[in-house]
Amino acid sequence: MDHTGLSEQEILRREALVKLNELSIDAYPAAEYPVNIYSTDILAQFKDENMPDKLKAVCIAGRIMSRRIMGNASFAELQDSKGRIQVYFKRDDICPGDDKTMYNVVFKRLLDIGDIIGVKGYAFRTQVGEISVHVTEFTVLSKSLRPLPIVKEKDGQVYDAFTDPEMRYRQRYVDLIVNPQVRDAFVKRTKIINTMREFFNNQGYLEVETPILQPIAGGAAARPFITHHNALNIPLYLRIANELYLKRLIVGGFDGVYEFAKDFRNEGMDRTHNPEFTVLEIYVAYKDYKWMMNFTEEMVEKVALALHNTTKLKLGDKEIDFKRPFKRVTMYDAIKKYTGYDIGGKSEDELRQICQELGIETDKAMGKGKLIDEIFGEKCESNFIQPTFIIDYPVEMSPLTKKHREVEGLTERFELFVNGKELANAYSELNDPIDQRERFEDQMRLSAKGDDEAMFIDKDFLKALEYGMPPTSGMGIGIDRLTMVMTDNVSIQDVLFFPQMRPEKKLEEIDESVFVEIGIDEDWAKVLVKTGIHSVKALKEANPNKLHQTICGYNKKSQLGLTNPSQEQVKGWIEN
RNA sequence: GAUUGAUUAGCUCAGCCGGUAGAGCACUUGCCUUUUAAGCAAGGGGUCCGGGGUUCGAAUCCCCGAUCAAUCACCA
Repeated sequence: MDHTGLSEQEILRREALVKLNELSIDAYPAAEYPVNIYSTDILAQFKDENMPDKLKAVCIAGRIMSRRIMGNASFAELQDSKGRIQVYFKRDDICPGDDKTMYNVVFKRLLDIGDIIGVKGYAFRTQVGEISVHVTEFTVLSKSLRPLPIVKEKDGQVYDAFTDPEMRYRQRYVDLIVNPQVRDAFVKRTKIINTMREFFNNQGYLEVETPILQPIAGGAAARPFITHHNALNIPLYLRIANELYLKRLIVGGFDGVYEFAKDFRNEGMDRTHNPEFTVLEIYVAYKDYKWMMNFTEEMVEKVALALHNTTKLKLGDKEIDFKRPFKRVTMYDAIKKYTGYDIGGKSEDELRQICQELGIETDKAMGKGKLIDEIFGEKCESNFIQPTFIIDYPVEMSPLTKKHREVEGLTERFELFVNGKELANAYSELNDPIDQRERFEDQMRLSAKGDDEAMFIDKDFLKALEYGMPPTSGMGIGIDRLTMVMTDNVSIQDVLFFPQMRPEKKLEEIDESVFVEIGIDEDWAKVLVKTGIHSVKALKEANPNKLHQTICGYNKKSQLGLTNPSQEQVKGWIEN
């Protein structure tokens, strides 16, 4: 077996695997293992008297997370999908006959932390009081060849925690094995989605799927990923939103549709942005944005209750209360409150002037809507810690939104802010095809002015509206952001199993055999590799005297006890 | 993209003014029949991120690069 590049511990584990095979033990057996209970169920159902029959013959399987070996008795912790339980191995119970191999050799010498085993036995309480499983029989189910990080814990204090973010994200499986709070956040994420789905289904709304590959990336303003379809020889975009497709379905006669959608945006990555992210969008016919506000706060409250059994939850050093009803503040009132300016009816130039007075940078490409958005974003947004609906956005910022029924220049739109961040966005959907066409044309003009976020025109969507879409309200909510809020995580990477990472730098394959092939003694070939000569080419380019010094120095420093080659020999390697 | 910081054993980290690379856990060997961050004793394990430079001598100082993190910029 070639052990090049493996650490001592990895080599030992591979050797243990070979020895298991020699004992005719399959370290990767095919057969079903008849698990009949989870660790957590044993802990929950255990009774010191009148032990339930179920616990008198348990069969569990999981990963060995720690071992304490004391001669003929040992304790280990077994971790299954629900939690951990201590298991007790006693030599003469594992090996009732004369052959003590299963305990002395297999358990004590050939198993390691990280191996997956199955055990059969009965529940009991140790002298120290810990509920445990007394093992009568164990089976190797999977040998682990890499050592796990060892995380220890006592009285809630965690020692040697596995925390390096890069390793946690690149090797999420290790993170999940070793950090229970990580697993918990992901279980909560799924529970959030399930709660929402159930809420929607109970109202009779239809879960649908719409295209991810779109000929026009519409429904939002963002840079898309672009790809190419060979058979049709056309460019296709990964969707940045699914809004326009869901509305087509409302045109088609469904009166409530929703989709948990992966969207893709070819933009920066940071603590709150990942190039692919999940959004829930829902559209309901014959409703307006006021109805949608009630619907949204009911949904969010349900999610909080489903996860925490309370509407109050901790977020960093703050407490957020998701109890209905949430506050409703118009965008103009928010700006008035936090800046003192009343921007109602102000012209573009006047707004630019206000921005200047507030110290907000502007540029010529910004229209009225964008300027107001900047003021709100700079001065107001971060103040809304408790769940708050900001309502009635300027028309320029909202090209897909119906005009306000009362106030000129506004639209029927709200965004939900929690902890100073936008969580959800909703409208009374614009269903007037002529107005919609004009709004798209306004976007084109913004685009011509240099606004690279302006939307494209989707002619087929306009065609759909021309057939008639009922009055409809739609809402989108970022599932990743919602999960961050609900699980008290500040980073999107902590709520995505596999966040986007830069590709890992590939290490050169290191192998001394290339040097052995050109006639160098194997021991010295290894030294060459160790001292940074990774190819024959690198060797040929080396300075003979310097190389001689380097390898002799390494021999001495590492106390290898090799006989140093002469300078002539080293020169020979380089020149031969 | 900018600034700052980080990168040392399988993991968590120390290493001061440049002078033979350290600790705890993990691992190996021995002792131990209800332990629990098990314990006791002994031992093995390092491309100090990579590349250059200064120096008699670099983990340490300087330069370049890679990666990660924080902050900012960008991002409905």
